[in-house]
Amino acid sequence: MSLESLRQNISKYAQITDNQWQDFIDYFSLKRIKKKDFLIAFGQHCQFEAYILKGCFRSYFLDAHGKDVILSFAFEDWWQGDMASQLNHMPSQMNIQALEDSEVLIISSQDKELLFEKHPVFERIFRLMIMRHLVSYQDRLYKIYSYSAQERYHDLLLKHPQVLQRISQKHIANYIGVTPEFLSKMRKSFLNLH
Amino acid sequence: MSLESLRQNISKYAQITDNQWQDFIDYFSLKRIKKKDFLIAFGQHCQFEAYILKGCFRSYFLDAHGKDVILSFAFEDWWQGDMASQLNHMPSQMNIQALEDSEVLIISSQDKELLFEKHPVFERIFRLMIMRHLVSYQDRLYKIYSYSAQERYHDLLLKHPQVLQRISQKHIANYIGVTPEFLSKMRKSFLNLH
DNA sequence: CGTCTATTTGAATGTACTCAAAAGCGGTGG
DNA sequence: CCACCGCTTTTGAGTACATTCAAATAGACG
Repeated sequence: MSLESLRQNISKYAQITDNQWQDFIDYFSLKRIKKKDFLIAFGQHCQFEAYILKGCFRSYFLDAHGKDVILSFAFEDWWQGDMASQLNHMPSQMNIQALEDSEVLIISSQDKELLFEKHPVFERIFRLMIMRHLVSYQDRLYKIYSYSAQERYHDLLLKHPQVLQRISQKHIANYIGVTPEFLSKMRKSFLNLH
Repeated sequence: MSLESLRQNISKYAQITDNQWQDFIDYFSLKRIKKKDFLIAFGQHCQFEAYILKGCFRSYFLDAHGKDVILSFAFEDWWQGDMASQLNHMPSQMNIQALEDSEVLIISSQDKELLFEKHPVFERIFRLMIMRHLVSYQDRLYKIYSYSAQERYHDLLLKHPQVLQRISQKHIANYIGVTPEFLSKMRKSFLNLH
């Protein structure tokens, strides 16, 4: 991924001029994150949006018993950030961890506000991006309610084949909402049938 | 609820002038919806955002077996709309049904665009509103994964006591992701313990 | 008052979990 | 380069939470 892919990414939502693009990328800085390190960690007060150039991440909460609850995976050309933290100006309740050595472009929430003031078109772009994220959460919720564990697993593999290549079964199991043991058994019984 | 409550609702996100407010409400129209009728129905091509003055709604999908999957309830001073439909300019996959005789203020997606062009501050307001919705979906997802059915039920009653007064158990059961039969049994065993 | 829907109750069932142990795999250091 | 350690994945047995189906009861509405 490159700056050019970022430009294409945001241009899906609104046309921007070269001048606006220049102002846009001037606010971004590159950050490298090693595998297992955190882009955002629980309790931190770092508010920003990140565009993934290389690598992948998982964002998750910790539940009352200290277990992970994975909200999402993110790969190249996706965005990650802690909306709740940005909205409420609170320390993050969320962890975002690199699952591979990764590179991201970061814009702070403050700079984002400056950018929106200068070029309102970017407020539009981010509004539409957030809408897309919201729709994908609705879809996720719908599937948790109406799909069986088997169906959720196959849906994930169908829509995001790279997940199988790059994410451990433990994390996939967590994402679809089953134990690693049960995912293993599902995979076995699926193989026996095919 | 009144126009004044709508003004307060949006003023939480950004300051607006009297002039901007006037332009804003000029785009809205009042719509009355009888109990069990639909604000949005599957397959319709009506794209808008609705602010609830009076009454309540449930938004839901139909799954492969024709069963409801309730995504949200909405009461006075809340917003409802079909983001997926607005974003993709597609017929709605979602149903939004009035659970009481209701009144809403509606702005069409087209008028919303005109409004944003005239006063970019409203693009900001809607961006922040959508962020709040997104955060609430993240919260919902987190709880589906980490709370037991009992905990989800009590969390709902604690956060939204009016739900118990105004929504049938059948719909509450659907929302928290259990069968009506099981919710009935949970309630009984809870009473026996207290 | 009668009809239709919502809620309750019970019995049998199923899906997914817990716990425990073995097997596999990957990274690190000697 | 290989041996070891820690983590992931597999496997099995027993269990729990929630479901399905069926039937009875209660409640809402015309």
